[in-house]
Amino acid sequence: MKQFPFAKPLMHSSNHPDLAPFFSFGISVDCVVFGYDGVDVKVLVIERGADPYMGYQAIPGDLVHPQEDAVSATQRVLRDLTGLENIYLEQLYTFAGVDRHPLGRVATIAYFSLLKIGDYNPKPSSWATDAQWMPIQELGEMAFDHKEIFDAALLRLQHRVRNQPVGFELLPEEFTLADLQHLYETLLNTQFDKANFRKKILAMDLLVPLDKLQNAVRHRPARLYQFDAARYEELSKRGFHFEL
Amino acid sequence: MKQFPFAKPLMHSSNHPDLAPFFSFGISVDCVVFGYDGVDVKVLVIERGADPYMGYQAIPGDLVHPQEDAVSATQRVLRDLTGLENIYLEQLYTFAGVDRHPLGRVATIAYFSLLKIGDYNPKPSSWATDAQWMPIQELGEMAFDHKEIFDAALLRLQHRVRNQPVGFELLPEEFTLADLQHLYETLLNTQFDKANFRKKILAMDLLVPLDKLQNAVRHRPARLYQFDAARYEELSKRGFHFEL
DNA sequence: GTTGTTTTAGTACTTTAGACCATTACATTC
DNA sequence: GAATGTAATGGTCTAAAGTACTAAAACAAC
Repeated sequence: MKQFPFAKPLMHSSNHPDLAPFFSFGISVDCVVFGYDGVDVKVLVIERGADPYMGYQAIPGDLVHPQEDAVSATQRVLRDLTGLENIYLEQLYTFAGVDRHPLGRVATIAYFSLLKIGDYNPKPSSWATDAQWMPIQELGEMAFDHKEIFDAALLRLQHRVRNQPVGFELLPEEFTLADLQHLYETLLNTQFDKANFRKKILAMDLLVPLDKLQNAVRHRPARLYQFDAARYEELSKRGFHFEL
Repeated sequence: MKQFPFAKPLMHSSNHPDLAPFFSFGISVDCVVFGYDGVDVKVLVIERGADPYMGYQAIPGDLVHPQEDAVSATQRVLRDLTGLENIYLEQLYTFAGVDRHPLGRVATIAYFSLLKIGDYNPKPSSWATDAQWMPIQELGEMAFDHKEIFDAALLRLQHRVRNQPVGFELLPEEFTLADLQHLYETLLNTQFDKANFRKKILAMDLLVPLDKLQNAVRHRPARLYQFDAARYEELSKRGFHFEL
């Protein structure tokens, strides 16, 4: 009963022809990149220049190199695509269907990433020329199973943003409470009472009020705040749990 | 700048020698199987019979076959290991470090699974002879990065059990409220007030009280209940959210 | 009948969420 | 300098939920 090759004595695959067929997979990473421009939540998509799915929108990604781990591969893709490093990155789900890719057997590890859209460098590499920000409502059909991946990413983000202070990753360093509230409202597709939202957020003691105000607005300028990541770490250790 | 082979025109990997090195990965699945015997939360571990990590405990798993998707592979492992089908299964995380396995480059898709320990068939296949239930506190070192996988699975389970009614997957079909409470208490390492726990659970209207009582107890027998999965589906559609 | 535990039905207190209101502050525009 | 528009601030009130605790009735086993 030769059902579990992997549980049996091990040698390197290259010395073990029986195992060769098991080492024929490609692994890719795909990363759903979210941004927020003050009005819409957007996602970074590329347009495919070749078949299959020529002209379709796709989530940026690439094959993982043989000597590269998955997170590094994703960071590489993100760096080449956006010019940015050290942005929020979270593993989402691995899609490993048999026929999901015509190139061969490719399992993709999907990630999603949050970045400050203002930091985005539109042309850090030749590859990114056809990358563009799309409002998430306007996404249509996508290449491969990328729509499915996007849907999973959005669901995850909506959940994550309620339970961890990751919304700030999408805002500029300095933002007003109205900015924050509007982000949450568009992302979660709900409405919050302004006064209650203020109270709740400020009560968490995660924001440092700056001695700065909005400018170039034609009404009383709102105060600018900054997220205090160190403070959050502190509070987390003491059992604090971010909610809503 | 040939950095993104995958974004370029596609042909099958077997006709494209440049891509061959990218199709050299093995993919495995590993599944953390949880059970509950009325006292302890346990996990099903196998003892490795060969190097590396001979004698160490490991999480059951296997290489994914070239024509098999990951969920099917996991179900196959579980069937061979436990004799069971249709048990709760959730993808956990994919571990894709470069050197996590001496056999070659293997990425593992980790799952976790919940089953009614009484349904477990101890010897459905030759492979499972050295499988055993271990209380989760007694796990020591494990093979490969399996301890890390287990830790992630436990954290996920503790989270999942609070937000979705999956605890019932670990209990027999018919159980008492005290059984349920004790499961939650051991799993989450907390204590609940008995009266309040009853009220909260019953108020959800997810349990059907049976006309049956415990037997073979030397005190007043408790009523048996059954989880109503269909009812949960119903309520979920209407926006109900299980909590605690 | 005694024992041990479940079941059931409470009470009381505290906390949180949610809806709502009113006043003051202040840059811009007229 | 007044009007305008929105932010900031500090509330109130109510409903709902969580927490802690009490007490009595039910019932199998001994």
